[in-house]
Amino acid sequence: MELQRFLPYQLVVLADAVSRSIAQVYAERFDLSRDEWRVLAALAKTGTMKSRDAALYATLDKMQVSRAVAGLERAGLLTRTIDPEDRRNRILELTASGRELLRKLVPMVEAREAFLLEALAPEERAQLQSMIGRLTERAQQLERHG
Amino acid sequence: MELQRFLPYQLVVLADAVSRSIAQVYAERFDLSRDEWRVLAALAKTGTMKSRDAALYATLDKMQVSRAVAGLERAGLLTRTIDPEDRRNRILELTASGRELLRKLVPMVEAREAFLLEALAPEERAQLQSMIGRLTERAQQLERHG
DNA sequence: TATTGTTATACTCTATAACTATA
DNA sequence: TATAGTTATAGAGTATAACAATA
Repeated sequence: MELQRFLPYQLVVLADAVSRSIAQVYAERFDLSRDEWRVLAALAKTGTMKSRDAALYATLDKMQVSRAVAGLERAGLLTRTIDPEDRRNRILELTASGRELLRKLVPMVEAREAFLLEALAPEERAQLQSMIGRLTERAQQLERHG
Repeated sequence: MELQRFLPYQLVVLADAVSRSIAQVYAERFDLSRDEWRVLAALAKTGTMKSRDAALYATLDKMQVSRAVAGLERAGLLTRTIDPEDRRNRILELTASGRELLRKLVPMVEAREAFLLEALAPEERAQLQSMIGRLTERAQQLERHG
């Protein structure tokens, strides 16, 4: 057993370092928790989404979304309204201030992602995407079968 | 901004799934915390190491090592003695029971790693290693420069 | 009965720093 | 003064489950 060559360890060390470097932007500069940032990012494309879909899209559970949404609503970054078609659902929608925050934040995190990707040749980026997808699939299989 | 295509997000989702699948072994079956498992794994090769080196080798800080070592000592898995050459250091050493635990645990986590690696062709494994190394280096650069 | 979302609780982790001892 | 390690503390995050509203 050599910890340094153990893939799960290497992945965690990498993901932790990458996470911290992204958190420097959303946490330190914009005072968001990781889950709040993920919910905002989930909303970035369309500006609106049901809570349940935000959970699926951002790999969060319903409790994490509920708390993140409460924080984002308090900060005036989104609104939460009851879905008239199924009153159990909540429809989340970015406010002008939420969109404005994303306009500032997104380029900053994308610049960090671009800096990371400079470590890879273009064809390597596609290979990495593909490998991450396959590995994630298998890790989830392992998790499920205990 | 598309969260699903954002490399930091993909890496965290992958590392979390992989971590949980490995934790099922060391936490559920052997009642170890993540940091305890890392310290044990650091000791796996030689059986002995200074606390400070364990921290460097396992990417933990001195406080995490101190707590993990206290737990492992309580469980009888290692001993902690003062280094006669520099009495500030602690020398960690696996007990027979610690070695025995690793003899059972290591093949189980390695089997899980092998299952993950089946998702990749042999040449992809080498490419992934190389990419992880380069990305980790750059992520640490980002972290340091805020 | 099942699903969506909220709230409560206890537990664990984390970050920071103060502190001891040794050098 | 600097380093290795320990302890204290508060804050954040996590997991579980109970709960309310709706379907």
